[in-house]
Amino acid sequence: MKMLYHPDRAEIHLSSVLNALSDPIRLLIASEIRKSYEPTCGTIDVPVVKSTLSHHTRTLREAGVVNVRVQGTQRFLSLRTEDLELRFPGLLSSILDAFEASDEKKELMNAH
Amino acid sequence: MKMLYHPDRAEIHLSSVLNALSDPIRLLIASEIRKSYEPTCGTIDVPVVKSTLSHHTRTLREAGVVNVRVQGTQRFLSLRTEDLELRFPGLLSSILDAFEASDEKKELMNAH
DNA sequence: TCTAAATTTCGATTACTATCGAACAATGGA
DNA sequence: TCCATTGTTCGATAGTAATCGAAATTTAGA
Repeated sequence: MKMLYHPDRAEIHLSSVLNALSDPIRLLIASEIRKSYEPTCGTIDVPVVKSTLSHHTRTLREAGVVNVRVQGTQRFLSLRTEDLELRFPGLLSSILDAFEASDEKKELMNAH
Repeated sequence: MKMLYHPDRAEIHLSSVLNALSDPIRLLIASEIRKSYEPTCGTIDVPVVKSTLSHHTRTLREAGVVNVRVQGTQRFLSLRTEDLELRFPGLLSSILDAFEASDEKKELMNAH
C-alpha cells in the first residue's frame, strides 16, 4: 500500500495551484474531474499517453488541487473543492468556468 | 517610438494568464500595480534586478495581464482589470485577494 | 550636443518541465 | 500461481524559463 502525498490545506500555495492549472492538459483534467464524479485515471479523456497523464495528476495532487483515493489498482480523482474554497475563495470556480467557456478546451479535444 | 505588443481582449488565453501569475515575483508585481495607481517599473519594489523585472513585466504584458503606457523613458503599468473581468469573471480578484492574504507575499518581501 | 535616467536587449548559466516508450509494481481474478 | 488490468517510475530528449551583469536604446534636459 503506497502512501500518496497530499499537502495539508494550510500548505497549499497559491503559486503552486496556479502553476498546476496553467498547463492546458491539466486544466482539461481538472475540468473532466469536475464534470464526472470521481473518475479514475483510465476514464479521463485527454490527448496524452498514460505515463504523461500520471505525471500531470501527480502535479495536480502535489499542488493540492486534486485528491487521489486508491482502491485496488485504480485511483479515483476528485477536486479539493472545499479546501481550495476556504483557502482561495472563488478561485477554482472562476478558473474552471473560464476554461469551459473558452476555446482552449475545444482546441485540445480536436488535437485528440 | 517602439510598439509594445498587447494582445486583444479576445486573444487573452486562460492558460497564459495563469502561467503569468504562477510566478511569485509576478504575483508581487501585479499586487503592487493594483495597490499603487499606475506605477512605473522603477517604483515597483521587487527583489530582483531591473533586467529581470523587465522580463517579468514583458511576460505579464504579453499574457494580457498588464498594460504598459510609454511616456518618455518611463513605462507606466496598469492591470487590464476590465478586459480580464469580461473574459474571466472574478479571476483576477480572487487571485490577487488570495495572494495578499497569503504568506507568500511576506516571504518575498523578507527575501529583499 | 552631451549627459543622465529609465528600461530593454543580449548572452550565458542553470534549472525545470512536458513528452514519450519501456520497464516495473500492485492488485484482482481465472 | 499465472495473467490481465491499472497505473507509476525511469531514462532520454527537447523546449522553456528565471536569473544576472553588461551593453545598448531611448528620451529628456542642461
